[in-house]
Amino acid sequence: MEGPDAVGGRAARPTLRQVAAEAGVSLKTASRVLNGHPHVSDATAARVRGAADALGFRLNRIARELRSGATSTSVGLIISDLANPFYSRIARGAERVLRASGLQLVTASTDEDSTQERSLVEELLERRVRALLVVPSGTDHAYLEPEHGRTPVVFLDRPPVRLAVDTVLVDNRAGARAGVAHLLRAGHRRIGFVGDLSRLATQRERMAGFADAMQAAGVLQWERYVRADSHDQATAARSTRDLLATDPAPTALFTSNNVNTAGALRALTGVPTPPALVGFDDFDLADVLGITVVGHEPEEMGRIAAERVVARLNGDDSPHRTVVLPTRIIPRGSGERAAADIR
Amino acid sequence: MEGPDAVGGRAARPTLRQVAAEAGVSLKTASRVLNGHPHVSDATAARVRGAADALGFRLNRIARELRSGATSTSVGLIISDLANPFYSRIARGAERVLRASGLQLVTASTDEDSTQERSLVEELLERRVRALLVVPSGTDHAYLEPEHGRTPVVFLDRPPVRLAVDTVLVDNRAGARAGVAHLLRAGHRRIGFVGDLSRLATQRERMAGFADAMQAAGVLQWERYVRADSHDQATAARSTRDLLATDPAPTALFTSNNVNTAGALRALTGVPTPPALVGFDDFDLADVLGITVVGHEPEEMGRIAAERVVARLNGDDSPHRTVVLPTRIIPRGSGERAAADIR
DNA sequence: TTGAAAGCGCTAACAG
DNA sequence: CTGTTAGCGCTTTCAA
Repeated sequence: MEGPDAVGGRAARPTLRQVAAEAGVSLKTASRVLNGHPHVSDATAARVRGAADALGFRLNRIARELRSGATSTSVGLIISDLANPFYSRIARGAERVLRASGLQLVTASTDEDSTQERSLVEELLERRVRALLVVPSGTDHAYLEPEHGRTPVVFLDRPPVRLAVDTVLVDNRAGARAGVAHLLRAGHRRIGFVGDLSRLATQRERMAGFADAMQAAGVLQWERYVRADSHDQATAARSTRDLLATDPAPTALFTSNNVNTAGALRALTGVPTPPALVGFDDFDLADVLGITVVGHEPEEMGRIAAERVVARLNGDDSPHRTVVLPTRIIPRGSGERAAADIR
Repeated sequence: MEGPDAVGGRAARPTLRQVAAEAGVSLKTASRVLNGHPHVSDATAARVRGAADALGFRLNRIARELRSGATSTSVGLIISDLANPFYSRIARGAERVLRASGLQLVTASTDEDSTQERSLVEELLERRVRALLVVPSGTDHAYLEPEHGRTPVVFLDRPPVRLAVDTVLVDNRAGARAGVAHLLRAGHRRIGFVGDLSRLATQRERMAGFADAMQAAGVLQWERYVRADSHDQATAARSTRDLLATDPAPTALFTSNNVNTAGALRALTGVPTPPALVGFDDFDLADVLGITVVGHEPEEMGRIAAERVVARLNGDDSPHRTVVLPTRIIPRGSGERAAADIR
C-alpha cells in the first residue's frame, strides 16, 4: 500500500509546496495555516489541513530552523556509559531542567574513549545543538576553545583540561578522605583500595584522599593494599580477591566507585568474616545490603549543570565557575565493623 | 573577548561563504576543501583551512543534509524513564548496533505520560530522525499510521495499539506463570503479588500469568493477595508491608518488575522470617542479595529492535513481525525457601 | 486575506 | 584545478 511516490519501498515525504498545490493555495498560505498564524479564512484553513492529513505531511523543522535562523532546541550530553546508573541519574537530572525550558536532551556515550568523545562533540556541534554537557573521557579539551562565546559548554564530574568552562564536580578528595577516616576510626590500619582507571581525574583524586587519610593516621606501607584500574565488576572482584589473599589481609576495603563496590561485594559473597567496607557513590539497594557509602547526588549534578546551560543561553556572560558538590557518609553497617572483629 | 559579530554576548557562527571570502576563493572551493574532496591545490586547501580555523568555522550539517537530500543519521528512542536500569540497558543495546551502522541514538523520556509520548514522537519526526524506537506509554498509536512506508518504527517491551509495526516483547505471561509455579512447587499457596500500573500491558500480562499459575494449582481466593499499581519503590514497599500484615499472611511474594522488587526488599529488611520471593526482571546485585528472578535481557531487546530498524532502512519491506523473547528462572535462594519454613 | 520573490547554508551539476 | 548557477523546504519580506 505504498503511495505513488514510493521509491525503493519508501514513500517520499510530501513538502509544504505539495500540500499547497493539493489545496490549491500558495505556499505561504499553507505555511500560515500549518503554523497557526492568523489572517486565513476558515474555509481555506480547513482545505489546507485536509490536504496535509491526506498526504501525511509533517513539517520539516530542520528547514524551518535553517531559514528562520533559529538554532535547534536540543542540548547534547556526552557520557561514558548509558547503562551506568551514575550517568543515567545525571541525565535524568539534566533532562528535567532542560525540558522545563523547552530544550531536548540528546545523549551519546563514549565508552570511556577519548577519540569517541571528540568525534561525538564535533558531530553534535555540526548538528547545531544549543549547548553541550560533557562528562569527559579525553585528556585535552583545547579543541573546544573556539566554541567560547558560541556554544555554552558545561563539564560534569570531571574537570576540563586546557579549557575554561563552567564545571560541576563532586568533592572527590575530601569524600574519599572522610570515608577512609571513617574506617580508621573503627580501628582499621590495613585498608585495601579498589579503584577504577587511574587516568580518570576523579579516581586520582579519590586515591589522593585515601593517601591523605592514611598518612594523617601515620599508617605505613599502605601502598601495598592499593589495587587500581579495574573498570568493570569482574576486574574489581578479582582485585578484591587478590587483596583478601594478601598476608596479612586487609581488615577493611575502600572501593572508589559504584562499579568497584559492586565487584567487591560479589567477591565478598560467602566470605565468613568479610572486611569492613566503605564505597564511594551511593547505589540502589545499598541500604538493603547495609553498605556504608560516601554518598552524593548525581541528579543534582545534572540539574545544576543544566541550569548553568539555561542561564548561559539566557545571556548570562559572567566568568565561568566551578561548583563542587559535597559528599556525606551514610553509615549502614558495613563501614562500622570494628577491626578487632575481623578474623 | 567576543568576536566582532558578537550579538548579546554570543558570537555569530561564520558560514562557508565567509570562510571562502576570507580565503579569497569561491564558495564551492571552500566546500571542496572542508569536505575533503579532490581536485584542489595544496596551497588553496591550506589557505581555506587556515581561514576556517581562524574564524572558528564549523560545517552546518543541517544545511548540508537539507541540500543533499540526505536524511539525518539519528534514530529516536522513546522510553519512560532514563534512570531505570531496565530502559538504560535497552538504550545501550540499541546504541551499539546503531553506532555500528553510523547512526546516532537520540533518547527522550516520557515519565510514563502518553501526552509526552505523542509530542516527543511528533517532535522527533519533525526533526526527521531516520527511524523511531518506542517503548510506549500511550494506549493508542494510530497517529503513527501515516508513517507507514516512511519512517521505520519499532515498538519495544509493550505492544502497539491500533498500529501494525515491528515489535520486540518479552514473554511476560509465560515468565510470570513460571515464576509463580516455582513458588507453588516450594509448597506456597498464599502468594502475594506486588505489581506496577495495571494500565501497562506488560503488567496486565504478568498479572494474567500469575492468575494462570494460581488457578492451575487450584488455589482459591488468590485475589486477596494482589496489590497492583505501585510505580515506585516507596509505594511497592507500602504494598508489601500491607500484604505482610494480612491475616493469614502470605508465605511468598511475586514482584512484577525491578522497581517493585526493590521496594519489596526494602520492606522486608529486618523481617525475621521473610516470605519467599521471586521477582520479574533481573537486576544488578540480585546475585549478591540472593534474589530469585524471572530474568531476560534488556540489551538483547534493544539490540534486536535496532537490527530491525537497520534492516528496514536497508530496504527490507517484509511484513512486520513480532519477536517475543524468552525468560528464564534464575534461582538464587529467595525463591526456594519452602512454605513450611516461613513463620 | 492572500501571494510572489528572495534567501537561510550548503551541495550538485555543469561550465571554464 | 576552480567557479557559476540552481535549489533542498521552509519562512520572511513586501506587495496585491
